[in-house]
Amino acid sequence: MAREQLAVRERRRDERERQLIEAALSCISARGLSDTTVQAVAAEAGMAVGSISQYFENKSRLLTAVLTHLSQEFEQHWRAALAKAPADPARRLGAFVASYFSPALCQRKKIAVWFAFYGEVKAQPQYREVCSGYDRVHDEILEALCGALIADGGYGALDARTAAKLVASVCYGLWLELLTGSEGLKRTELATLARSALGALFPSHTAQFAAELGADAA
Amino acid sequence: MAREQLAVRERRRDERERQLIEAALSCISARGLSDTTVQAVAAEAGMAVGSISQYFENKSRLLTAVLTHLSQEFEQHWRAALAKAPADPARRLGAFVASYFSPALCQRKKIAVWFAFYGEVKAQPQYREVCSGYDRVHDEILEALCGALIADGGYGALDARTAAKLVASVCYGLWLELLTGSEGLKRTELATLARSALGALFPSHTAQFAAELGADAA
Amino acid sequence: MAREQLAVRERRRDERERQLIEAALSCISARGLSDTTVQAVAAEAGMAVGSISQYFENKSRLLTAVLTHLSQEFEQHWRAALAKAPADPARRLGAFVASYFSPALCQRKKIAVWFAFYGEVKAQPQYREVCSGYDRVHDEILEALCGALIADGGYGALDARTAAKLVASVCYGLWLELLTGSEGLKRTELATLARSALGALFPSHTAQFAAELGADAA
Amino acid sequence: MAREQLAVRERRRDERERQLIEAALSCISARGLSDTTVQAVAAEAGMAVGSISQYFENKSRLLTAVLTHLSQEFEQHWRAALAKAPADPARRLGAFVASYFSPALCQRKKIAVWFAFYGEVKAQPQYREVCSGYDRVHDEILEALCGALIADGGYGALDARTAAKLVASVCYGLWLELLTGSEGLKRTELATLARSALGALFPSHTAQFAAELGADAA
DNA sequence: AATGAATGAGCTTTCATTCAT
DNA sequence: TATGAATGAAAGCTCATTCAT
Repeated sequence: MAREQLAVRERRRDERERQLIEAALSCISARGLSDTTVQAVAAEAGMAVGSISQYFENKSRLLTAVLTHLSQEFEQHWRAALAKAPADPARRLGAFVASYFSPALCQRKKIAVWFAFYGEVKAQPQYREVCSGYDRVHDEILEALCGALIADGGYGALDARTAAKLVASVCYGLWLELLTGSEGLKRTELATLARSALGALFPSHTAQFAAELGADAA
Repeated sequence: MAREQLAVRERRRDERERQLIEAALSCISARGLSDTTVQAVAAEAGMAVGSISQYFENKSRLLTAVLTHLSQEFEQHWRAALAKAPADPARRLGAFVASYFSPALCQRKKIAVWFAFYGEVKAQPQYREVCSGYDRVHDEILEALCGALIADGGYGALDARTAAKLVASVCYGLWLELLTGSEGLKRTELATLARSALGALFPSHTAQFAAELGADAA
Repeated sequence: MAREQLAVRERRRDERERQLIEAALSCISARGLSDTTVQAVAAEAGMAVGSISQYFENKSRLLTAVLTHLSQEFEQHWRAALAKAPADPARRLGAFVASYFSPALCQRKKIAVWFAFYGEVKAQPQYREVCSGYDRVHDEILEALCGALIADGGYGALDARTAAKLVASVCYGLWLELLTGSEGLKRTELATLARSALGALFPSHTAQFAAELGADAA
Repeated sequence: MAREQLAVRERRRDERERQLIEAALSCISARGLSDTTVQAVAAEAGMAVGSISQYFENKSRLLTAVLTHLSQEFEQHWRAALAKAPADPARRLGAFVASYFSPALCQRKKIAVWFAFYGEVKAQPQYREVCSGYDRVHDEILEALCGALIADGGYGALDARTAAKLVASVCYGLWLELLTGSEGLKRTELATLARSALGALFPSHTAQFAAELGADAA
């Protein structure tokens, strides 16, 4: 019974932590990092200000938790995408890139928060620390996928590392387009652009990318 | 004589405005937008806090001026690059892209400030307003350059708008790499990556890109 | 049987109240009154914060209880000392004064708490109320003892009230020495100093004071 | 002229610092250290809260400045008393002790503040640091005075250090009396008690003490 | 009876703005 | 013009109290 109660408490705790993180995410997206106050986050979460210190010790740790949350969510998405993808390396790369533009991740709200943190990465080393772990795995997987394609097709000049950097750069650049672009490109249009980029890098695999990144997919 | 004096005054005024903008740039880069205070900027500039309201009315306008300064500087760079470039459209595109990675612009300090503003773009519409004008011209020129190449070479599937978006995205993505990347890529390595991207999009013009974006160039 | 149970409950209640008072005493001594929080006291006592309101209604009453506890303990000590002392008035005065410097009372930790309350006495009338009852008895007894000595020996000029005030003052002053003194005087050295003070006031009874306040005593 | 202006500013600064210290003194005395808020101090001083950080960096340093102020004031008083006192060592000791009970120092308000700090001395080492320097000089002077008297008169048993400790203790004890005593002893009565204490310690010099500590003196 | 999560008033501190010099 | 002392609103954080379990 005591054990039962502890489990209930832990669940409740997790639930409230998640609520605060969601609320912080909304605030950062709506007002920017500079104008995100604990008062505003608490109000958004429907909780008292004191709860933030209770769950995250202080505001700084809450923000770091938000970034961690984003990073984890992203990793879960591309891992799930790879798990579902067929063995064909081009399809796998397409699926990996498609996860950038999945409905759950590729929202103006979330992208705004990503870039809010990027904007402070140089000044706040703790943000970089959070990202670096997730980035390492992400980069390794992406490079392996590119390597497989290069081995597969006949892309003499291109090395895996270069290709991986370019794929990642184009994806982040397209995310930024969602924020700053005046044309109001939609998520699916970004995915199509990403498909074109992959097609340019790996022309012989164009068809497979379309399967994962087509207008009909995602 | 009175006119002479007025000119001296104006020059002095411009000089001090520039000092404040430079100081703000340093502060934003070092501490992030949230921790950039008017006292810190004034100290960095070696001026009094009151000067900020004197020259920019308030803090918000100073920050907007910083973003305007960055945007103008960027535009001046790619305009100058195009002015110096030969008529060949591939060389011109190479020169345009190379200006992203010129020593004056592609510094971690400046890139950090760009992304600090990008992080607030969604929340602060005035930042977007500043950028949008500069972006329009930038995008038009880039699209025209890509269009010229497409007309020139035989890139059947690729349309100019898509190509332009991809080129811009990859450039911004590579800038971000400078901020978040753990590998510490140098400016010249980024330029080489950008050249590979151009080469992938416009394979028949690879040689011309090398002339502008080669390890020896820039 | 029901009565038996009630007694058990009461004992348990007293035990827990005492634990909280001890914990508060430790906290006040270690952090000062201003930094003594209910959470810190509860943690020190190994109990829940709620227990404090359960046993003492609120924090203020707990602190008052701490002061009452100190006052009672002090009174018990000098009463016990007098009970054990011989009939000779000088020996009795010596025993009374010696109780100030008994091992149980004359600890830096406890003295710190006494003075923490003295420091708030002017601002918090309830502290004064607690002390005043105990002080009255204490002062009366001390004055009676001094009066007996004066009647006994030939101290023409000295009146009992003056002598009593001086004895008490020197004792409190020596307690303070324990807190602020840089020389780190020990309890027994303070007792010796107190003996000298008594000797100066009542020179003909010096020998009797030594019996109660000697280096070998206490 | 610039030098003139700087001097004016410095004077103004000193004046405002003093005002804040006075205000803090009043607050501590009226509400105790725990209830002394920066808001209250600023209001008492008729200034804005921000001024406290401007002049003292933070609340803690303001409080330390208050203690330093008290210590300095005390030292100035006894130094002035000695400067005015005749060469006779007994008169000098009398004058020294009398300064404890001078109208400027021996006010319930100030004594309350002294003991407020004594109550935190164990918990806040910085308070002890402030006192220790002033105490050392104070103790040395007092011991020298007592030594001179002992050398002068025939007080075989008494050593200077013991006498000095007892004199200081009785003075602090009498100060405390002003705070906790229910009889409402006046400053002059305390001085008379102190005279009796000196008389008991140094009976042959009784007359000289009366000259400095008499009901008519001070 | 005992717990400790939740609360929010109130604290200290920061900092954009003002304005007398 | 240029200064920076002064301001006080608003921020983050603490912690006495409450109350559902």
